[in-house]
Amino acid sequence: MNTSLDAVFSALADPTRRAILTMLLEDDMAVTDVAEPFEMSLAAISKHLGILTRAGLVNQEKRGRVKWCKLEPNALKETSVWMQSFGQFEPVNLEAFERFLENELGADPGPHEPHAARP
Amino acid sequence: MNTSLDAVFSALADPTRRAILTMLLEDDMAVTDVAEPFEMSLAAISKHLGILTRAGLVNQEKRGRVKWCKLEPNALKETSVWMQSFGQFEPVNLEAFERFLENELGADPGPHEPHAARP
DNA sequence: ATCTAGTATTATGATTTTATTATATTATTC
DNA sequence: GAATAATATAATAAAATCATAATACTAGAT
Repeated sequence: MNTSLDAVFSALADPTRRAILTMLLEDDMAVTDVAEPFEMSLAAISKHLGILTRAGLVNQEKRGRVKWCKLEPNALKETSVWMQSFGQFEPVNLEAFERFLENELGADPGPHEPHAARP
Repeated sequence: MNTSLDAVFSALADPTRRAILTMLLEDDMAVTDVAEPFEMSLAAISKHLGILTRAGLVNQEKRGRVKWCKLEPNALKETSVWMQSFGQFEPVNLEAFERFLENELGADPGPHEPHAARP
């Protein structure tokens, strides 16, 4: 309940974690499935999910031996209140957001564009 | 111009930096004046301001020997677009924000409540 | 009961962040 | 021009973060 700004903002500060949130935007997923598209180890992804969960951004529910991860959409409300104080934002149009997501997915170590290893 | 989400979110993840932004919400300030209410060294605050500036959240303009810091309200626009995708936020009412600010100022190592040194 | 899939935890190491003190730079003031 | 005010930078140290590999735990399958 007590979404601390510290926790939320630092959770959002990592591109891998933002990519995870973007994936969860489409559908709920098991930990293994979240990890699959990334180059990182599963352990790393599990920890990222822990951070997102502790920040209140994600909800994890264990069913059988698989843990389902889903977005907690209300979590960003409080944070959004804080942010809006620093500017007069017009209501957001979805088109701008779509363009933005494409950008984000291209730049991140995200699911759809596994980047080549560097020398 | 290129406000990177990484930079913006990690800038916002620090309570000292959020307190600085809150101070600048009231008025533009010189670096020394920003530092004054904090327990931290001026050098530390100078670096925090550098981080906020590199994230595009603050604008620093040198006039004479004093560097004036002011908010860059547009900087959070892009970030806000990203955030709004994860929830349906009603338009924010200022009352909620005021309550929130009080809370934030009480909890932070902020200007109005210098905390006692611990043993 | 044993094997395996799904996930978490521990130990470890590299990198980054945050703060401090000391020093340097630049612009005023006397 | 010397002293001082406003700020930045460098060197350094402690703490936090991020990733890995290895191990452990738990639930389902055989």
